[in-house]
Amino acid sequence: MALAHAILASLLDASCSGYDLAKQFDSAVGCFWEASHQQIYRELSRLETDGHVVAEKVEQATRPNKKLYHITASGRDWLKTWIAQPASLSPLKDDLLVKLYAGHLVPRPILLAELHQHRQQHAERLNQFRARLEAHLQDDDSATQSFAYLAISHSIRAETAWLAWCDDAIALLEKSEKSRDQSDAPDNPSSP
Amino acid sequence: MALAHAILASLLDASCSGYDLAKQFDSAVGCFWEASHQQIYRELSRLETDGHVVAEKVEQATRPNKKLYHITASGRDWLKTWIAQPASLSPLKDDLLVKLYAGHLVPRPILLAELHQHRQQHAERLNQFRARLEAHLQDDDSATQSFAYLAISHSIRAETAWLAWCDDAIALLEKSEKSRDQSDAPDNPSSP
DNA sequence: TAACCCATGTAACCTGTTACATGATTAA
DNA sequence: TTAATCATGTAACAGGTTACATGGGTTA
Repeated sequence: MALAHAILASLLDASCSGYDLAKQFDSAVGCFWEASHQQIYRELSRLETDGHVVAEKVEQATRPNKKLYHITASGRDWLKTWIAQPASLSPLKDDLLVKLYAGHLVPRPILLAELHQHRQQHAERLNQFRARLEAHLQDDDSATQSFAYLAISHSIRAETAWLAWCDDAIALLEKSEKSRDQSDAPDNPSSP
Repeated sequence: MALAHAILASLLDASCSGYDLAKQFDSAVGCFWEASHQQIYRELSRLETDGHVVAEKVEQATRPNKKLYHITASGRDWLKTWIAQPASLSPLKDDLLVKLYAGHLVPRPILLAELHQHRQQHAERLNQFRARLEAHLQDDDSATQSFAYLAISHSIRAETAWLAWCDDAIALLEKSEKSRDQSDAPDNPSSP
């Protein structure tokens, strides 16, 4: 049920509307959790019925009205309890690696294009994460600062590692493609 | 629908029973995809009705009978089509980082215990992954070798990065705990 | 005037988890 | 004799995705 907890963690920093939360979990939590707006609205109404958040209606003149959600004492307690419970590792799931693993089935240029595209996406994510870290270090609350720093720094390291790996993978596939072009008996068009 | 594709990718190497697949997606695919046995049995029966795999009944004297699943030509084609379609990054989801981010809510020893425990789990996973890489490099099929190498090597890098990060995080939290013990006005028991 | 941003939701569907169910063989 | 391993499944539920729906204000 970590979506609920990620929402609560996000509301610790500042009260938000569902819309705010949906936009990449504004602020830092977006570095380690994602969810669609549908999921967030559903979860917020559950959290409200459970008393972990309260909604404040905000009427706006020029914009649609919105609901500002605030975390309650009960929400804090529930979050604390969850944090204190030991958990196992987050499940491994990565499409790109599955594709690459079976990559010998398809022509090399397709894989290379996919790797380039992923490299690009990781680079963008890395920039976002760096900006989020900056923003959080501006925060004058030294109690939360180093915790945020630790969490976001992992995300940054992970993206950096992705970029480096993409570069290596691209280099390897391009190299083997060239050497194949120069050879004279390529009877398997997708072998490295 | 990547579970189906991960199963097919796994069946490229060797035909398996549902039970075999469930045990960490025997062989390499387990480095980047996980699923419970219930999910796998459900998915295998769908793949069978779609004609992407065929089941061969194997009667065993001393063990329960089993079904060996083989990938079909249609399954291969379907896998190829999927690989060739551009995809976006796998979604970010990590409980531990959410916990750490809101870590100022709980006493430091709880976080430290959780970090130590995660470090241990990552170390175990790293060992498994290294063994899987070894096993795949023994494989004499040079066509699949470097693709497997690339995919698994990312998993190994990621686990290595986790270990290094855990060490840093533990060091930082332990250091700040010590300095707090020596100070004389710790009115916030969970601030670093 | 078309596209995008703000802002909230519903409904159907697919994916993943938890609990339940069975039953023989083998190693401690 | 207890627990683990092999081997397959069903059912109920929670989590996540896709599509649909609305409507005013702002920017190009």
